[in-house]
Amino acid sequence: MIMQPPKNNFAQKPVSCEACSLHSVCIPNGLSSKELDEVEKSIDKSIKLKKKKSVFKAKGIQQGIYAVKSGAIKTSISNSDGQEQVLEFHLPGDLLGFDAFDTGEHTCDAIAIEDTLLCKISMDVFDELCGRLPGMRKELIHQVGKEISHNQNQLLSLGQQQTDERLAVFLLKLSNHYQSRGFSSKEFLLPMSRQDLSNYLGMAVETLSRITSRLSENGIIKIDKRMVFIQDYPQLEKLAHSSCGKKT
Amino acid sequence: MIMQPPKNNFAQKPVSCEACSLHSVCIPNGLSSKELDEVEKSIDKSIKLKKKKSVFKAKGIQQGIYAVKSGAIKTSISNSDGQEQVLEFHLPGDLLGFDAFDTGEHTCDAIAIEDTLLCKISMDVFDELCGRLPGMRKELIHQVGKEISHNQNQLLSLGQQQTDERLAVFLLKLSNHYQSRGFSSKEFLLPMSRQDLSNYLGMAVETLSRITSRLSENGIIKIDKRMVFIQDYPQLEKLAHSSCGKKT
DNA sequence: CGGGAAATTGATGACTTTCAAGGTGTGTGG
DNA sequence: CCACACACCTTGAAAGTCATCAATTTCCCG
Repeated sequence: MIMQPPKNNFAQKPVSCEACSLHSVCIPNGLSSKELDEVEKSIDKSIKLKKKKSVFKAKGIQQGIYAVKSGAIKTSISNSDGQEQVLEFHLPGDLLGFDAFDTGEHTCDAIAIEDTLLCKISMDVFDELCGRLPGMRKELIHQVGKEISHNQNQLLSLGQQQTDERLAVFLLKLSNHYQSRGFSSKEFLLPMSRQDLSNYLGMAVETLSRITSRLSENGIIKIDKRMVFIQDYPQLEKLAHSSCGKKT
Repeated sequence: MIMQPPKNNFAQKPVSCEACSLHSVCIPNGLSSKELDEVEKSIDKSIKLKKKKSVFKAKGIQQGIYAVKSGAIKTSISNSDGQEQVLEFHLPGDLLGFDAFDTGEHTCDAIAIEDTLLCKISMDVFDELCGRLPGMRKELIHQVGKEISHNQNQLLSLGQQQTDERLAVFLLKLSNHYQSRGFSSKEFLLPMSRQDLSNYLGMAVETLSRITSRLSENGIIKIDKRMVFIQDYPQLEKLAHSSCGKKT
């Protein structure tokens, strides 16, 4: 019996932060019970978004910080030529909204790629709490650091790795993510389309398709629609750290 | 008479934050005089680094946040295969050290690429001030946001643009940077080697060399060693927003 | 001033994109 | 509930971009 993330709890009712299964990876982590009580009062837990609906758009005024409860959000940035880059897929337990910290306006778009439940804490409250609660400040710093170091790794991947290495790294990252949340690390569902994934990985859709086919032929993974089975984990790791990378 | 950044003020004596020419782009920005007095007491202004010396290394415990006063710092990340990606060039007025926010350990290396003067504020003091001074918190958020949105733009560049577009974007960014600090936007010195720049831009050194040569032939820029003259600004902008970008 | 690093240039080939076509799944409206 | 339209995905062939290898040239540090 393989644990899989819930496919659709879109109709579920909000629970307290303390009871929330994502407690340990979300803002409440590191807050005392008493602190958490305060924070909780200021969280809007009832944001429901249908697939393809927008959470926020670039240039939009920042309303607050969002946490993904279920579903998935895609963030992406575009330039004036319409070139678009998918920045991140935010899965349950991930936060988003930090991109507006520079100017108060968002720099990227955030769109639900599945029916999604979000929690939201307003910036005003957030800031006030950061001033008053050391644990909140610590958590802010931690979360922002996660985003920064993730982006750094993504830069390394896009700047220095081959396409197949990039996919391998991505699959391993997703595998770890699911494992750390109590789901199977060998079998999981891709929450995004090939379009979105290929863009995220900085390659053409066709290239992504060819790579998945090749990995299947080699028995490293099996892939059926959006379902991924990692069959040869060591080999996938080897690919991710391929020695075929460009030399400096 | 073209304004140029000072080549070497390595021997200069520390000045007060209020008198510092980088005041408005650094942490003191947004702090009241009174707040600034407090912050200033906790800043170490006498860090001198010779070229090639390290500010911090990946896995190293975070000591604090650094501000570049003069010179330049290169941050880079490496994976287990020795693949390396230059993340950013930190010029006077830029802050660094946020990469350790996730775990308290740095995720990247920071190395001086010129003789460099740094200011440093310890994390403890920084955190304490963030709790007490709203302006400090605001500045933290602002600076971290700058880093995040910069990384996002870099991802867009590496993921979606051609090599020549990436160089054009970089030159324009550098041009803006110098202009905003009162220096010439048309003539400036590259603070980094071709190696470092090509790595930053995710291309081979030879590719970078070919592109600069081509831009020179086309009269868009003139380049002599590390000195860059932008001769046809509009054309460079056109290149940066080239319509030759990949389609989604 | 000399030796080695840094930068440029040329030739070749690999990797990836683009264009094109066909297959498969999905959602909606009748 | 089915059918059709459409979006998504895969595969093939050709072209292009960029990396690699190699050879110079230039520059910089000791």
